[in-house]
Amino acid sequence: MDLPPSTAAFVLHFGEMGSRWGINRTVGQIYALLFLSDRPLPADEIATQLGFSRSNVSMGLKELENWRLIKLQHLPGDRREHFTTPDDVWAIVRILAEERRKREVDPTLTLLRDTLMQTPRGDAERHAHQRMESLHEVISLLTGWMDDVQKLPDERLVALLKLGGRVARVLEATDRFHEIVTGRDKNKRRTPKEG
Amino acid sequence: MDLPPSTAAFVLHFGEMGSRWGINRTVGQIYALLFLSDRPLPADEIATQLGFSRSNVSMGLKELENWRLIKLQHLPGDRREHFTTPDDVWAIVRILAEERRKREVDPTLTLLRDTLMQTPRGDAERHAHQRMESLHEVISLLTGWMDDVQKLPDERLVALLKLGGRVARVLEATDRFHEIVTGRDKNKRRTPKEG
DNA sequence: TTGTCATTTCAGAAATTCCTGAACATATCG
DNA sequence: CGATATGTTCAGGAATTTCTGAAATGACAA
Repeated sequence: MDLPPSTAAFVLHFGEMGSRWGINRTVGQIYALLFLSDRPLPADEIATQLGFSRSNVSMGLKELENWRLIKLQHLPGDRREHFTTPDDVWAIVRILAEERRKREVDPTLTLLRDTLMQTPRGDAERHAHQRMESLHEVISLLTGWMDDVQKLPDERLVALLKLGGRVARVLEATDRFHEIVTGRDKNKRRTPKEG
Repeated sequence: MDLPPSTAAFVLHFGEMGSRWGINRTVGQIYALLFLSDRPLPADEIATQLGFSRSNVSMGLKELENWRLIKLQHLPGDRREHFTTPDDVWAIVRILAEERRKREVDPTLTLLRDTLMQTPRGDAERHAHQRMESLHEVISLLTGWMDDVQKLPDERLVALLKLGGRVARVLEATDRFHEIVTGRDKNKRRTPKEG
């Protein structure tokens, strides 16, 4: 690697990180290199820079294509395919979230739903059934939230994240406001006064 | 495995899912089994149920302990250690988030920060530097949000998630309200998106 | 102390994943 | 049409990870 030291460090780090996830070292390094590059890179150049075989790079790029994480483009006067990552980091994050969800979460939800259709027999099964119900509920909530925020434009998403836990305060305030205006507390079903 | 079929299916599924993450099949299956069990299980019983060697289970449990995902307890009249998962699924989710963050995100942020201290030389390095800046910003935002919502009690967290993208509407309303009251637009500071 | 049961460690076997080179496929140019 | 450049596939070797059995360690009761 005759890359600048900081680039090399980043590439190596991402290789390691990649191997902690499902993705392997090679693929992680390829992506890191593309991410930092100031121009689209052809496969053979990636192979040279990272010291991988050409075929390995080919397979890595294919995997990244399956993940929709890279863009392919042709440069004028060059027959080779060149690869880039999306310019916008948020775009990458969104794609990652979608793909991981598709591969990991959805199959789990399907399994849980299928199982929860059946009636449990005996104490042990009944308990397992309840556990799966709680798990299903939590996962549904999380993915539902994901779906929702995925629809927001970047700016709003960023605003929302910046607000962080303070949203809870806004919620409280909104609730109180609502309460004042309508004369009832929408978070309590029936207050003794109303009974 | 003489487990009920639905339990067996869940256990196998989690084994597969585990191996997509950094965690391995064995550890995933052990956790799934403990999660569904209606009572604390000792290591040898786990080994029998899943058909693993006793030593493998020992290593798996140790890994789960490092992740703080299981609790150890002693039952009266039994010398063996018994293991359970937290009762509350949200507790599990919180721990998972913390540990993944500690292992994957924090080291990345450190690397990025260290690199961003240095001054880039030449076009390529300057571009790489900018890319790392954007990445750092996105990751900081996401983890900052995580920190914030981790502080919320379960109830509020659930409420917030249920609200999902509709929070954006509340934000809009709050902004307009604020604008009207103070006569200025509080979002008109510098935006991070200039590169 | 000794004996028994429970747990951990670890060298190396087994399984899996990764990576390469060679062969093949495909395209474009002269 | 070759000749050359580019891209893919895949068998099998290399590297890594996982798993086991045997031995060591620890814990406790008698």
